[in-house]
This record gives sequence, C-alpha cells and structure tokens, in this order.
Amino acid sequence: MEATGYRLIADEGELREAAARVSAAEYVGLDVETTALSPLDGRLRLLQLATPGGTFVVDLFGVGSLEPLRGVLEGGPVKVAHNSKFEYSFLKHECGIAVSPIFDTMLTSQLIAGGERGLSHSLEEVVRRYLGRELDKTVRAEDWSGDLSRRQLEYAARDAAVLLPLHGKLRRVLREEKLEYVARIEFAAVPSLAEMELAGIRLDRRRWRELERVVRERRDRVARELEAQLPQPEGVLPLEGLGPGINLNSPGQVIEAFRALGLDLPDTREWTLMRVDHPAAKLLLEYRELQKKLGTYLETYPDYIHPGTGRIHASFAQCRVPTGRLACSHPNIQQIPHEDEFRSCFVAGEGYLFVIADYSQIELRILAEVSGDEGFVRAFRQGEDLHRVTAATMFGVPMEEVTGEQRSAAKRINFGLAYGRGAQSLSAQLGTDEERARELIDEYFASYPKVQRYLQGAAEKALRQRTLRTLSGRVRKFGDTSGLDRKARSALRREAMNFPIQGSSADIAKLAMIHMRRELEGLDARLVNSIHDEFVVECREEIAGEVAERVRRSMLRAGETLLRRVPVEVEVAISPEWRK
DNA sequence: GGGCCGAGCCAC
DNA sequence: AAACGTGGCTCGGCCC
Repeated sequence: MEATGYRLIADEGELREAAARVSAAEYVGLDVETTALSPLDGRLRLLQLATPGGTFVVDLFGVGSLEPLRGVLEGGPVKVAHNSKFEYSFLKHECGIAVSPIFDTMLTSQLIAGGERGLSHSLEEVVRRYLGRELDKTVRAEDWSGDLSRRQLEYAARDAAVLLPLHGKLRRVLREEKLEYVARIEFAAVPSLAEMELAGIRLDRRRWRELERVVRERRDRVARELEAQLPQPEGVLPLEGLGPGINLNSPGQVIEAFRALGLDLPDTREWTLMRVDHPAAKLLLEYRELQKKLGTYLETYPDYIHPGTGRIHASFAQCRVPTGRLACSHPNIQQIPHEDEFRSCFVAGEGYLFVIADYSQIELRILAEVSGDEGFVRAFRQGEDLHRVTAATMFGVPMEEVTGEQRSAAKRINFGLAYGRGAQSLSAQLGTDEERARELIDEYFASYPKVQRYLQGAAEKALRQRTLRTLSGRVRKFGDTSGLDRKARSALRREAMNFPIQGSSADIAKLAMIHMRRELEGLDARLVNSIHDEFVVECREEIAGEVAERVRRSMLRAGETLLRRVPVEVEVAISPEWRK
C-alpha cells in the first residue's frame, strides 16, 4: 500500500481552512476513531476526511468543536463511509450534525453479495475483494483516548483515504448490477436507524420486575409439580426441596427421565411433546414457556437499560438479513412476546405517547401485486376480507356462508404459501390428512392461478438463473444449485418463493422509515422501534394525533411507491404503552 | 474463563 | 422420520 500523506488538524483555524478545501470535493471519505463503540459511552477522538487532494485528520481533543465542518458534513459533498451508521450516530449525538448525503461501502458490499453466506463485509475484506489491496487492521484495538502515535494517525488517515477508490469501484458495480435504486433507499435509511438506536425505548422497570416475580412463581410451581412426576435420578437422595433433581433445561436429562417413565422420546421439541399423552409432557411444555420468558426476557432486559439515559438502546443491523429485513440485537426488541403483559411494560416517557402503526396484510398484498392474480387483486381493491373471499372461492360457497373453520383454513393457506408451505406441513397444522391438504392447496391454486404460476416461476428462476429480485431491485443470489439433494432443493425453492415477498416488504418498510423521519422533522416525535411491518413512534402527547397522521401518510406513500395495482392499508393506534 | 454449537423457542 | 421463510437469545454441553 502506498504511503499515506495526511495533515493533522489540531486547532480551529486549521479546521476552517480544511473545511474550505474539502467543501469543493464531490466525494469525501469519512471515518472516525472513538473511545468506545457507542456514542452513549464514548467520545469522538479523530475525524478523518479524505479528498483526492489529501486527507485531513482532525483531533477532536484539539479543535474542541466541529462546527466549522457542519457545512461539509450536512449537505455538501457525498460522504463515503464504511458502516456509516457509526459515523452518523457519533456526529449526531455529540455535535448535533446529521451527516448527509451518504454512500455506504459496507451496505453496498452487502447489497452486491445478495445474501451469499460466508462473505465478510469488514472494510479489510471489502478492500481486498474489490481493490485487491491489503489493509492492516491491527491498530484498531489500540487505545484512542490518550496521546496518539504516528502509526495510529497514519492508520486513521489511510482508512479514510481508501474509501475514495473503493467508492469509485463500488459505484460501477452498483450500476452494472442494477442496484442503484435499492442502494439509494439503504443510504437514505441510515439516519432513521441511527436515530432510532439513539432514541432508545423506555422499559418500566418496576412493572417488569413485578411480572418477573409472577412468572417465576408460576415456573417454580410447575417445576415442583413436574419433578414430582419424574423419577429421581440415580444416586441422588430425594432430599425434600433440596435435590439437585434433574436439570429441566437439559434435553438429554429430560429424555432420560421420560425413558424411566416408559416413554421413549426422539427429542423434546414442542411438536413431539404435544402428542405425548402424559401429564409430565404437558407440564414440561408449560415449564419451557415460563422458563423462556424468564431467562430470555424478564431476567435479562433490565441489564440493557442504559445508566445514562434510563432507556434500552438496541442495535439494528440494516443489511445483514438477505431479504433486507432489519436484524435487531442487544437486546432483540423485535421478539418481545406478543402478549400485552410483556409489551405494555414498554412505555412512553412522562408527557409522551406512542403512535403504533402497522401495515395490514402487507405480504399478501405484495403477493397479489407481483403475481398479478386478478382475483387476489380484486379482493384487496374492493376492501374485502381476503381470507373469507379465499374460503368462498376455494370451497365454492357464497361469502355469507363461509364457516369459521373454512375461513381459518383459508387464512392458514394464504399465509403458509408465502412461506412455500407444502401439503405435509399444512395437514399437520390443519389437523387433516395430507390428501385433504393437497386438495385444499389445489383448490386454492385453481382460485388464484397466477399466484401458483408466480410461485413456481420464482422457484424455477432461482434454480436456473440463480438470482431473484424484490420490487426495489434488491437481489438475492443463489450459489451453485446443480449439486443439491432433494431436501436442499426444496428448501431453496421455498426460500425463492418467500424472498421477493418478504424482501419487498422490507423495501417498503425502509422507504417508510425514510419518509417518516422527514415527516417528523422538527416535531418532538421519533421512531423508537421497528418490527418489520410495524413502527412505534414516541411523541409529545399534545401532537399525537398529528404525528399519527404523518406516520400513516409516510407508510402509505412508501407502500404506494412500490405497489401499483394493490391498495395499501395502515392501522394506527395511540397509547401510552406498546400494545394493540 | 471464553468460544462454539445445537436444541429449543420468541418475533414477523 | 417428520414442518414453513427470515432472524436473535439462552441454555447445556463441549472444547481449549
């Protein structure tokens, strides 16, 4: 790698001069070094700006304020960054600067990869893949809070400088691969995600603790009843209430205990236990549910409350999921149990309310759109109850005469097909035999012939052309499909049928987040959670009505941008708690 | 003590 | 023998 020239900026005068030089550039590489990984816990130390004419390394412990750079960072040249959510978050939180416009080389690499597994998207790997250069990343782990070595400064400058040739290369690839539109969506969504993380969400600690106590009592009671049913393991004296007993969380020990009862289990999954006719099996299922709630949610979530803000700041990964859905972690606030007793512990702050908005049946609307099936499209256009219409057509009865059971079967098929579900699994869910399930599917496809044609077409295309796209052009690439066994082939077919539907839904959700941020700008209102087709916005109580309308408008606009033949519907609720 | 993996299960 | 797409988290159980 070539020697890196850079200029260290250590006072305000030099910074103003640098800002003037940088503002003339069309693209600048942007990178920061920080004293911690979260802006809530650490500070910016260095800010690097790379232009074709040279790289500036700004020492924030020297300049004090980045105000002279505001004009460069907000508007002005395109800022090229790798994982720009990081730069955005620090600059927004620490300086109130909203970086824009953005070109993100990590998101670009992820879009181009199309969900292929095993590809790293670290700067080091992406530079190796697209530029054929080696970057030494060993300096990153060093301490950035004290005096900086020459090596550290060079490293910092080089990381920013490499973004320019990388951008040049990736821009060409984006164009060749027809990914420019979806890339624009991703880049524009970065501020929405960053600000959602910074905002965090409030968990009512007292109510959560109370719920924990109740659930723990229930669990302990079930555990005692269950242990009374199971034989004690050998070599353990049955000391009352003191025994180590068996570990109910260990599938191995549970299988052993059931064997002693004369029940041979292949595994201890829910599906297996459900059909075991023994009170211990029912108790174990009950125990599992309570243990899951306790261990995964109740005991651990309070640890995520940030001491500084008193709120939970989860992280959202923008392009980690091949379909384009967000992934959430630390903790995952997309998987809170749906029951009100859990969700209602997430509350708006004092004087604030939640606006909770979700898309109604968005994936089925997408299926209608992409398949173009007239019956399906008509049902949505006329605002009918789709499951009822489906049942009426499938079973050949008038709408008014559809029974609850028929509607429920139709609903399960409607949803199942979007996941590529087959007769076998459908029969298990409906409690019919496989032949009957096959008949139902046939009747379904007879009612909606273009849906069948579409789904089969997607599966074939994945196998033959090995690439599929969503409505925004997001691509999913499938590896070599020639050597797959039957099982792997059918798994791939199912994935192929699902990808455009789930992926287009993610496209719409991301567009909605972009619109929403603009619609809410200047209001005391912000997005605090995003659960695929649902958004939770927190706002001052006085403006909740107005915010609800703006959220609805943003979501409808996003839906209508990508769905041209099918109407979009959004349901909005206002509540001090996260609940329906 | 940390890392890894499979089983199991929560969400959409 | 067994399920139906996308994830993340906790646990036991194993390794170094």
